[in-house]
Amino acid sequence: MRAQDLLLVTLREPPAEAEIPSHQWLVRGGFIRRVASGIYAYMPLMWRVLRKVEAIVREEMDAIGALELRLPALQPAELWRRSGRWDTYTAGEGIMFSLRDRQGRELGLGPTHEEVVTSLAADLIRSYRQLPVCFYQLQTKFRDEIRPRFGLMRGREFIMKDAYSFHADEEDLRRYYGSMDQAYRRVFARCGLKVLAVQADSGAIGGAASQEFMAMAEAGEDLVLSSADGRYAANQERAQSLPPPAAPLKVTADECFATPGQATIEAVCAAHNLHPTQTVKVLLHRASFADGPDQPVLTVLRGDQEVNTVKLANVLGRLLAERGPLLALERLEVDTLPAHGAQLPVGFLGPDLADDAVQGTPGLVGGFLRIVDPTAADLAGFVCGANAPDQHRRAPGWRALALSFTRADVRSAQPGDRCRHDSEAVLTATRGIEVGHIFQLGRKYSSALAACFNTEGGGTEPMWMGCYGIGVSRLAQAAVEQNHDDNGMIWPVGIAPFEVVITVANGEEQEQRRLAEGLYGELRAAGVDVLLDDRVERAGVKFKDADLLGIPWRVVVGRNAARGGIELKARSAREVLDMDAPRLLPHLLPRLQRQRRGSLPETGSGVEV
RNA sequence: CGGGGCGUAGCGCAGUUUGGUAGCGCGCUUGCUUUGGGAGCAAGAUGUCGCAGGUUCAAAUCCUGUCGCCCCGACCA
Repeated sequence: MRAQDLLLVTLREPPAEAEIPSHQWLVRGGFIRRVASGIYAYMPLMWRVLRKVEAIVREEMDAIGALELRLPALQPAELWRRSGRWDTYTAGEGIMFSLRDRQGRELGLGPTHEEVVTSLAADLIRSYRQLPVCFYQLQTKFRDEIRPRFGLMRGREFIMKDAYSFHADEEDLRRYYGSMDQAYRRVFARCGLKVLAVQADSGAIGGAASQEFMAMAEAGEDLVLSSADGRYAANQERAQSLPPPAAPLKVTADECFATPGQATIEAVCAAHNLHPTQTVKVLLHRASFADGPDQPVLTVLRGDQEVNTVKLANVLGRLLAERGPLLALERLEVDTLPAHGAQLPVGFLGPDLADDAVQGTPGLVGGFLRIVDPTAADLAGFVCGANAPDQHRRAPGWRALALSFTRADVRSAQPGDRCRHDSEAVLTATRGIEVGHIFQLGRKYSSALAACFNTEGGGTEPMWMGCYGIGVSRLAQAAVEQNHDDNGMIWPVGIAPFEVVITVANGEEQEQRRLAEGLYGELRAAGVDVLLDDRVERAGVKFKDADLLGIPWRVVVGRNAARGGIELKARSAREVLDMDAPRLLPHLLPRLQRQRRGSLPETGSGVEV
């Protein structure tokens, strides 16, 4: 490709719309253009990158026997009603774009494809002899995100590789999940990404085990907690840890005491010489389900702990499974709730807050579902709110409250917490960009959509399923987030828009032009992805653009051209290597071949599993 | 959804407080000179000031509505 023909439009200043480096550089380099919030055009340079990522993904998926197909983005609501996800995905905070066609039929734009693929599998697969099978596709996904952000990082339309596997038993699902894990590691290595595999919450997809692949970066939206020994890493949504030990509190009598204006744990502790671990806090939530009115929820944690709403939502979904899927979980606006005709004593609530405290609130029916985290449940004596303004209570234990609670881990693990696998090890926090996620789904979808097969023994059973995603467009931007400097992007060779750029320093010099054209032909003949910068621009402009675009190798044909001399420079390095033109190929080719593998080790070629 | 900010030339911005009919830098076009890290000089082109109403002799500026974009938050008890 010649730069003359590339319609290269680069910007000198960072665009106002972009916050993080990768977004700024992609816009400045002319890789992407915003069309609407969270919706981007992939310009020719970006499209080259995306096609390279897709090619790597294809090779690795094909290598583990997955079958590529293409499923529709436009999907009938009926299919989603059968899996029970239409309401969760369209109502409330739902992320599915939905519409009606001219006949009034409801349709959705696919945010994911479990329903479609499972119904196809149900049609096609009759016998255990056909299993296992894995389908995958590279496709545009649509998600009506609450807040699209950071360019391609969280878009409303984006490219995703999704794969779905079907198995006769759980053992085979586990085996295939393992080979998918390995395939993912190879994909990310070949793309030149530094990725950490972490335990993850399954979220709205559901299922048992799940693992996320995090590209480590400051701009990441996820918090990862990991131990230095490499034995534990998890998304904070999912992470478990040992809480700090509580300071013992001896409570001899069950009594209330005055805490005027002390509506926070901090204030109570300061005024009465207490430690936050000697107190408990009470949180009120409203849980909305597909069936029936909203459920009030009262959650108790030790005073120094934070609630993890993902864990809490999972617990509620399990405890109230008969109410249908959990649509929303939000904090109750306590200030507006009536309590016995007056307002609730905010800041002075106790675990034994009466069931009728929130009655009369629109949409809320029934008494509290009371949940207590082990950090609070294990306290012998503690201080809590007395359910009266400016009053707290010393409680000599849970028996004094005479109420039953469901005990469940709903606390958020924090950096600095000790690890469960080794109480000497401590969790540290890093930020990550979720570029891949693999799930063992189990039989949730196959049961709902009657995707069954005949077993060897003659019975009929729902298939075991796994699903596996890679955010292709997000991955490409994450690569920039991990690889850039003050002058622009530094693409890993495996996914760079071009591997080499030949910069003609002065296009009016015949020797330079002739030599550059010769090298251009040689490199192309050798299978190198090369850009010839033959534009009528000054050398400085071309150097700046080459750096901005992040092409990993730069060959300069300039002042030494007359005697056949050129320069070679790696985008990531400072040094410039002078050499004679004929030496370029023998020098560069072996290096390129190595770099095309990314960080994939020489031995572990992408075939065996 | 709540809070904050912003829409003025292709890009980045000033001008809005105090109303007087639109400007700067970069980019773009033409010419000359220059030619290894975003060149210099000269001459030029480019705007329904997001949109729609209203107030006024007069609106980018004031008022009302509306659309769009960005950021923060969805916490504490």
